[in-house]
Amino acid sequence: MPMEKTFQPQESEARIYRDWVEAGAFRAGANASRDETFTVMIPPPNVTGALHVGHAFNNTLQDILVRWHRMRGFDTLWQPGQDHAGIATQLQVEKKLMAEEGKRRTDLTREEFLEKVWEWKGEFGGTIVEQLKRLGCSCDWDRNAFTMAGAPGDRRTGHENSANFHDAVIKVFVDMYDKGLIYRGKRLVNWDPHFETAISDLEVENIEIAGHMWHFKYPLAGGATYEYLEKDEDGNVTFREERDYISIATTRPETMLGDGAVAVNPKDERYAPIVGMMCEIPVGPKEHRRLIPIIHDDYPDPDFGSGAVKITGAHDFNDYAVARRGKIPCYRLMDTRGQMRDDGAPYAEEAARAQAFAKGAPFDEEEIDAINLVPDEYRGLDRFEARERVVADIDAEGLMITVEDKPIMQPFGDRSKVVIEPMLTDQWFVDTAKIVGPALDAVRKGEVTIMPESGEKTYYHWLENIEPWCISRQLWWGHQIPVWYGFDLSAPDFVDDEGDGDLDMVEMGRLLTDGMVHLGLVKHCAADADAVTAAFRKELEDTPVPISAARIVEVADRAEALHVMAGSLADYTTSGDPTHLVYPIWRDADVLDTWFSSGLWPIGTLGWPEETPELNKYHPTDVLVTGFDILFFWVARMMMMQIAVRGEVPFHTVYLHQLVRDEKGKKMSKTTGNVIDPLEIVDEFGADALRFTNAQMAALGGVLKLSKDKITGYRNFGTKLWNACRFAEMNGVFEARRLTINSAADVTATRTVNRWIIGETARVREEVDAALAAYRFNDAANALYTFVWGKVCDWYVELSKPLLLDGSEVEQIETREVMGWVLDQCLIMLHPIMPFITEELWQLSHTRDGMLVHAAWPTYTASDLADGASDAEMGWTIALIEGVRSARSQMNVPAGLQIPVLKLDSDAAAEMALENNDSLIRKLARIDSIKATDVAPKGAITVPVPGATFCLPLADIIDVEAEKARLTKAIDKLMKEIGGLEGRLNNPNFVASAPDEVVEEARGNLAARKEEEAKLRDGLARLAEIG
RNA sequence: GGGUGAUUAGCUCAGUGGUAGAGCGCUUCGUUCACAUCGAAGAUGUCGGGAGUUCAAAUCUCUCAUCACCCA
Repeated sequence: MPMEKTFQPQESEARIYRDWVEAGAFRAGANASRDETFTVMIPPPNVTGALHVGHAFNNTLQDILVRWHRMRGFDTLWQPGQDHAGIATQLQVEKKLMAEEGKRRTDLTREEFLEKVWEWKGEFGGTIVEQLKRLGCSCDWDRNAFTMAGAPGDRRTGHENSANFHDAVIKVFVDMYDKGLIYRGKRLVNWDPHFETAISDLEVENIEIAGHMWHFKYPLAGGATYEYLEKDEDGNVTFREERDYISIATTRPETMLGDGAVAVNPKDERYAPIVGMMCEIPVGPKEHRRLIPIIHDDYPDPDFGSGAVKITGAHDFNDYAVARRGKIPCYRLMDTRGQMRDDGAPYAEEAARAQAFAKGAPFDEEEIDAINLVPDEYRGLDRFEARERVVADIDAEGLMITVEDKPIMQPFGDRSKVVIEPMLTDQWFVDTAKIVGPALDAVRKGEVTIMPESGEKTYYHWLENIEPWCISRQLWWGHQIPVWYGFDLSAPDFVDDEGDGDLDMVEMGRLLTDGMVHLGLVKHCAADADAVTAAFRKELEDTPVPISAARIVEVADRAEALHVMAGSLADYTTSGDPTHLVYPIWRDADVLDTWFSSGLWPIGTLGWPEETPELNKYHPTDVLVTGFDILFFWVARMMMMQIAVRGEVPFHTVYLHQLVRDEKGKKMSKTTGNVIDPLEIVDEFGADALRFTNAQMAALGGVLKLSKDKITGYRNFGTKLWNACRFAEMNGVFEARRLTINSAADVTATRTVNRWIIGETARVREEVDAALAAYRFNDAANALYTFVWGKVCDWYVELSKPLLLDGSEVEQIETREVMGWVLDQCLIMLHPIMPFITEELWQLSHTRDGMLVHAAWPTYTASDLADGASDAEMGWTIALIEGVRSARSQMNVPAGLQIPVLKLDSDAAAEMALENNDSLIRKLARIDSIKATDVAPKGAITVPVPGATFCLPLADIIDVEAEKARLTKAIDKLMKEIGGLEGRLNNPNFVASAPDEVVEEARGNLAARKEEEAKLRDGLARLAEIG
C-alpha cells in the first residue's frame, strides 16, 4: 500500500506509544548491552498539575537524553513520579468539597478530609502522566512514584509500585532530628492568612502595586528637643530646625503598634544627638503611649526617607534582623487570619508590661509573644482596616507629616492571591548551615557540574548565605511531623515539697488548681507511636510516684491533654487508685513542606532506606534537567539531603534552563492570554514538531521563546523527511537489502554520490553525538536539520534520480541500498528528538527485527567512512550546478529551457568530475549538452568553478548590461575579500605569529579568489567586445 | 540598592580569537512523476557606543548606554 502524502500524527502517535509500552521498551534496563547505567529522575510535577509548555520543554530534553542512551546500550532508567503538592492539592480538594457538598475542610475531621484527598488523587492525580505520554516520554511508568506513597490512607492508585516515600521521609526527619539538624523555633516566616500556613519563598510573588508612604512624627519622650541639621556635600548647613520628634516613614502603619525601637544609621549625624533617647509611638490611648528606644544599626539608609526606620521585628524581614542584632522585642500583632489580635489582657496592662521591657527588664520570646499590643479599639479588625484607622487617628492628632503615593513591592500568595504577612510563629527548621558545606564542596570540586556555568555562581551565592529552612506547614495534606508533646512534669510548678519522691494529696491539689495550665512541654521525635511511648516512659521514670507509673495515652492536642490529665488527677485524688492515672501525649499537627519530601526524590524513588538493587545500581543518578527557578528550592536541597542522608551526591550534572516564554519573550499567563497549551500543539502539529522545536530552542542558558511559526517549520521538516522516504518507496528502496556500514571496509559503493553521502552521514553522526554529550540540544537539532533537509533531501535525493531512473542495474541496486542505509541513519539519529514519525517510518520502510526505539546507535566516524576524493568531486559538481543555476536565474533564462554549455578550460580533476557526474549535472542544471571550445562566443555568460571555466552561449536572449553588472558585482565582492586576505598575508607579524594552518588556509583562499576573479574578468572582457 | 545575564539581518536567535550564520519573513521565478507543509535564485549587517589587549576581536579586558530576570 503506497504511503500517505504526509505523516498523520493524530492517528499514529497513540498506536506507536502503546506498542512501545506493550513491548516494555521503556523499562529500566531495556535494550541494555553494556554495564554503564544512565539514570534521570523526572522533576516530579505537581499531582494537581496539567502539562504546560515548561513541562513539555523540560521533559523533551530528558527524553532525548534517555532515548539516546538507551539506543547506545546503556542500562537506562527514567524514573517518573509526582509530588503531593501540599497546599495546591488541599486547595483543589477543598474547592471540590465546597462545590459538591457545601462543606469546609474544618467541617470534617482530619482523617475524613484526608480520605477525600486520596480519593481525589486516585481520580485526577494521573492527568499529567497521561499528558507526558502524549509527548512521547519514555519513562518507566511501572515505577511511577509519589511523594506521599505509603502514608496513612494511601490507596495505591496511580503509583502502585512506588517505593514507600512516607517511611523514607519520616526516617530522615527522625535521623536529622537526632543529629540536631532539625529544631523547632520562633522565626519570621511568610504567612499566608488565607490558608493560615507558612509558605515558602517560592510560593510568594512580589508584585509592584500602587501604595503609599506615610510620614509620621514620633515625639521624643518628656518633650525633649534637639537641633535637626541637614548639610550638603561640602558640609554647609542647608536646613536647621528645632525638633521635638523624629520623622518615621512607613508603608504599613498598622505595624507601628508592634514597634520595638527606632533605628538610625551610625553614620547619620542628623540623629546623633538623640540616639539612646526614647520616643513615643504616636498611636493608641494617649495615657498608655509606649516609649521605645532610638538605636544605632547599619540597616537604615540615611538617604532613604527620613533615614530613621521603625523596627517591627515580628512583621518585617529586615526589621527582624535588626531586632535580633539589637535584642529588641518582637511583638506579634496579628492572628493566623491576618486580623489584629483579640486575645490577652486589656491594652493598658499589656502596654505597661512592654514598657518595662523597653526600659531593660529581662524577657523571653514566649513572654513577648503572649503580649497583645493592639489597643482595644483596633482589636479584631482586619489588618487593612486597622491601617486606615491608625492613619486617621494619627492624622487627627496632627502627627502625620505627609503621605506620598508610591509604587511598592508587595508579596502575594501565588495560590491564595492575598497579601503575605511576615509572621513570627513557631515552626520547624532544618539547620541548613550545618549541612550546606558538603553540598558546596561537591560543586566547587567539580563532582557536580551545573550548566550553564552561571548557575554555579548563583548556587554558591545562595548557599554561602543560606537561611534556616522552614519545613513545617499548617496543613493537613502532607507528611505529619513525627514529634509528640507531653507536659513537662519536672517543671518548677510541679514540685514534691518533701522531696520524698512521692506526691501527697496537697501537692496533687495544687497541680490541679493552678499548676497545670502553666506547665511547659517536653517533646520526643520517633518514627512511630511505640517508639515515642518508650521515650516518654523513660522521661516519666524521673517523676515522683505515682505519676511515674502513669499510663501513656495519645490524645488530639494540648487542650484535650489538659482535660484528660486533669480528669485523671481528679480521679486519683478521690479514688487513690494509681492505675487510673494517665499521661497524655499529642502529636505535632503540622505537616512537612512538600520540598522536604521531594528533597529525597533521587533515593526515595529507588527504595531508600532499603538497600534495593535499584538504589545500588542507579544512584547516584546522572543528569537532572530542571528550571533555573528551583535551583535553590529543590536542586540545592537535594544535594544537601542526599549527602546528609546517604553520603552521595544525587547526580553529576545539573542542566538548568529558563522559563519558556511566548514569542515576544513574555511570561505566559492566563491573565495576559498568551498561554500556549502544549497539548493543543500536539493535536495540531504532532508531538514531534513540538519536540523538535524544544530541542532547537535549547541553547545553553538561552531565553526560550516559543512560537507557532517555529513549530510549523519543524512540522514541515517532518513532512520533508516523510516524503524523502516516500520517494525511496517509489524507487524500490524499501525492498532493497539493508547494508551494515561500520568501517571503511564496509563501504563498497562505487558511485561518487553514494560514497559522498556515506561520508556526510558519518560527519553528522559525530556532530550529533558531540552536541548531545555537551547538552547542546540546539546544535544536535540544527545539525540534523541541515543534514536531512539540506544534504539528503536537497542534494542526495536529487542527485540519485539519474541513477535510480536511468542508471545501469548495478548503479540502481547500489543506490537503492545506500539510500536505504542513509535514510535508516536519519531515522535512528532523529529518533531521540522525533520518536513518533521516525518509528512509523522505520516500520514502514523495511521489514525489521525490532522497533526503532531499541535500534543500535551508530558509532562510525568520518575518518572511517568519508572519502576525500568523493567529497571533492561532489563539492565541485554542486558548485557547477549552483553556478549555472545562479547565472540562469539572474539572467532570466526561462526555468524550463534546456540550454547548451561550453567548457572553456578545465584541469584533470575537473575533467574527471565532469565525466563521472555528467548526467547529474545536466539534469539538475537543465543542460542539454556540454561541449568543449577554445574560444567563447561573444556575449556568453561566464560561470567559473575551481579548476574550470564554463560559459552559457546565450547572446541572443541575455541582456549584456545585466551580465556586466552581475560580473562586476561578483568581482567587487571578491576584491574586498582579496584585499583582506592580502592585508593579512602581507603582514609579517601575521605570518610569524598565526598558526601554520591558519596561514595556509588564508593562502589557499587567496589563490582561489584570485583564480575566480581572473575568470570573471575574462568574461567581462568578452562582453566588452560586443559593446 | 545588590546580583546575574543580554544587546548580531525586518523578526526570533545560534556563534569561546582566524573570511559574519540559521530559521522565519521579504523579492523574483517555477505545479519536471518524493514533497506547494515544496523547489530554484536573490536582497538585507557600523555584531549597542567608546577605549584597550592581540598579527588578528562579534568573541578577551575596561567603560558607558539600554533591556531583562533574580534577590532585597
